[in-house]
Amino acid sequence: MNKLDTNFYLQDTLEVAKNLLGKYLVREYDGIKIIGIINEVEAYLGNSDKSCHAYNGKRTNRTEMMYNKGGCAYVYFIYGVYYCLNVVTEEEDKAAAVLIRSVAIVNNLDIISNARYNKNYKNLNKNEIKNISNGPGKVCRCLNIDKSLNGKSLLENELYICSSINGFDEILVKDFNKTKRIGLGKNAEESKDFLWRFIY
DNA sequence: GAGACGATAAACT
DNA sequence: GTTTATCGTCTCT
Repeated sequence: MNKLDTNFYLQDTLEVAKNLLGKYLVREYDGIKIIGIINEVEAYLGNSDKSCHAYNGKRTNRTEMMYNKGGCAYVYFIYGVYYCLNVVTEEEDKAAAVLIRSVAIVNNLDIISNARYNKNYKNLNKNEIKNISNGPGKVCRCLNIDKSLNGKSLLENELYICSSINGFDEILVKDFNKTKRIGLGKNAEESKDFLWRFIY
């Protein structure tokens, strides 16, 4: 296993976002280890980005986590229904994070499909396979992520990210797409048009 | 395949 | 009282 270290998370947030593509997101709980390849992320920067929860140095109980030193998780609850997982980046007191929008689960598919659809993976229809973990709320449902992981260090062993892990080689990401971010409210204004969504 | 819309509660003002 | 970094289901083509 080749776990990403603190230096990785202290890089410029846009660099971290791009470099997270093709990495393995690993979640361990109850003796189960679930691995997913990160294939879609979005960057959020506190100082220049109106759609960031911590825009312009805004500090609240929720946003405080984004001011942490890079390398921990920021999990928030949204729309009364879903959790979203972010990776905190950059030095302490600089609010910035990368939202994990989508992963491709590569092991324990029956555990995931039972949790999501209450049936084994081989019984899923095409639509269910496509939709199993292709959104931020779904990633958290698949990986059993909730607010108890908010602030958790990604250098420990409940939730972490690797460039390679037993049986899964490092992935060289040669090319990726760049688009506008998804789902931003109207107060995001011009930051809506930033091309800070990266898809592998 | 694409657009509309309601669910639902924490965080914020 | 208002807002929300979403999702699944519904409708229509």
